[in-house]
Parts: sequence; structure tokens; C-alpha cells
Amino acid sequence: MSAQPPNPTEISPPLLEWFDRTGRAMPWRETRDPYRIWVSEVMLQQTQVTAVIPYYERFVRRFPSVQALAASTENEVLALWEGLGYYSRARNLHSAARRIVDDHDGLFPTDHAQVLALPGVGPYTAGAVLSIAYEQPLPAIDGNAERVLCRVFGIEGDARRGEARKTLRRLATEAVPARRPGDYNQALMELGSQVCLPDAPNCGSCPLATLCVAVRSNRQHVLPTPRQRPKLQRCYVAAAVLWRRGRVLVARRPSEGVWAGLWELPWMEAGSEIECPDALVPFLRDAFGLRAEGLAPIDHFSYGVMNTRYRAAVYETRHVRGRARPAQHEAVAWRSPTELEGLIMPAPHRRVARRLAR
DNA sequence: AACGCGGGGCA
DNA sequence: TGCCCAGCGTT
Repeated sequence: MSAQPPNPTEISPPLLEWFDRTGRAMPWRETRDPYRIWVSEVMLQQTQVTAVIPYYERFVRRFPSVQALAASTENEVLALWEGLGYYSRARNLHSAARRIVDDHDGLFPTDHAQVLALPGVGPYTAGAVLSIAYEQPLPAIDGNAERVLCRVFGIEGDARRGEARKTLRRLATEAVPARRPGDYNQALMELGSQVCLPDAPNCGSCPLATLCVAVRSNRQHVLPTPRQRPKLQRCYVAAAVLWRRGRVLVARRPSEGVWAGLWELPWMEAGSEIECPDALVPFLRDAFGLRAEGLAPIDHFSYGVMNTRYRAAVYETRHVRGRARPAQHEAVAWRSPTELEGLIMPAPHRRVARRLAR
């Protein structure tokens, strides 16, 4: 009962027509400047459009050109990135800007291989920037576009691996039109995010419905084939708010690994639900050389990162003795809740800091 | 509170 | 190819 997949060249005309009619206005759609397109594409990685817009506007106002970005310090860039998360994106953006100035005369490269060689730029970002800014007919397959293509062409199997992956890439490449490839790529992603939704696709208003294998075989809900996902891990953490003269202890993480170089509250991981702060006391002694007493619970919340679900408990005390000396951190500091605003902190720690400032 | 998702670096 | 990185919007 398999419907015939469409010819890849049939996709772009109805899609572009739909995009011209319904495409949303976005600040980075007002420009053909490859630098701005690039900044927007990096910000849009794992972050939604509405969250990106204010960050994008602030960023290009502060750094209007690749030269301005390259001339700044990494810390300035991270400060503007604060709140967007996944800070390696900002570090890569900054280091790539320096490379563009040093090696490419300050012009965003037009050569595909040179673009792919920039830190933080992979197949998606390279295709997006080169197609949108330079009209190069390259595909830009993000998660939304992948879902649309799997449904339209009826691609079975995990599209990230094996035969399905090859098929997807071949058809995606053939489907990119020579004219308006950048608009086509944006249209495909926008269709995925606005119409071809994961759970409840709105096929009635989809410009590709008549071509779509999934629609014609009524398999919208089984395509794309779900990926195998590892089982969810659960973790427990306890964080400490240590007060001294109206300030709390924060520590700067090492420059490698998770949350590299960011400031955080003292915290530890535990194998099971933490019922009492007893485990924190020896931890604070070992990691900071501090003797804490009277830790009392003030907050708890949960957050997830990919495959792990964390349950966090926050304890505070004013009874801390000793001079803080970090064993695993690069630095420690005592900061008032207001001063914490100026530090770059990971999302869960920022949450606690904001609570202290209220 | 549970759930589901993404793109790039790197060995 | 498989792990690492380490957040948020939706339900």
C-alpha cells in the first residue's frame, strides 16, 4: 500500500509559494549579511525563535560586524549569551570570528569546506548560511526539515543512521532548488515548526499534502520512525547557599568540561534522594575547606538535560567557618544576590540566584 | 511533574 | 560511529 514518493524537484514550488504567503517576519530575514545570518543560525541551534529574537538584536547591536565580534573578549560574548545556554556555541562563535578576520580578510567564507572548518559550524549551519546569504543550493536539515522530508518521501527507519540517513541526504540534496535555495531551506524548517508538527500535523493546511507519502498512506503518525532512545537516568543533587555578611559563596568551574568557566553555587551529586543536608557538610569541607552548620532546606526543583532528569535540593546557612579555598574550582568569591546578576551562571544555578535576589 | 527534542565536537 | 555537551517549551 505504499504511495509513490514525489519527484524531489516537485517540492520547492508549492513550498516557496506557501512561504511567500505565510512566512513569519524575523529580524535576520531582513538582511543578507552572512555574519548576521550566521549569528542567528548559531543562536537558533536548540533554541526557539521567540527566545532568540531579543538575544539576536542585542548581540548584533553590540557586535554589528565580524570585526567587532573578533575584537571583543570571550567574556563579553558570554555575558551577552547569558540565559541562552549551551555556552560552547558562544565560545565557538567568538573563536570563529577571530579566524574569519585572521584567515579570510574578515569576510565570511564562500567555500563550503572553509565554512565547515570554522569551529561550531557543522553541515546544518554551513548549508543554512551559504544558501541564505550566498544563494548556494545546499540543504540545511534541522530537526524540523528532517521530519518534513521523512514524511513527504516516506522514509522508513531512523533518519540519523544507516540506509535511511543516506536516502534522506540524497533526496534532501536533490530537492534544493537552484533558485531561492535559502528561502526554500527556511520554508522547509518553518513548515516543520508550524504545520508538520511532531504529534498533530496540520495536513489540511499543508502545501505539500498532495505530494506527501505520509498523507497519502495515512501514516503521518508513524513517520518519521522514532529513534531508539536510551533509558532516562535519574540523578539527585544538593546545592548550598552559604551566607557570610550578606554575600553567598560562588565558585568558578574549571575551563574544561561541563559548564566550563561558569560560576556556580557549591553543589554535589548524590545517588539517591537527599533527605537531609548531612552529605553536604563533608563535601563543603573537602571542596572548599569550609565548616558549615545548620543547613536548612529552602528550595527544590527538577530539571532535565537530555537523557538525565535531575532533582535538586537547595540548602542554606549563615553558620560557615573557615577561609574558602577551592579544591576543584578555579576561583571562589563571595557575592551579594545583586552582584550575582553580573556573573555567568548555568541555568539551574541562575534560577537559585534569582530566587535569592527576590 | 513528566516528556521530548538538537546540532556540533571529537576520538 | 558513539559518546559528550548540560535547556526549555509543551502538555
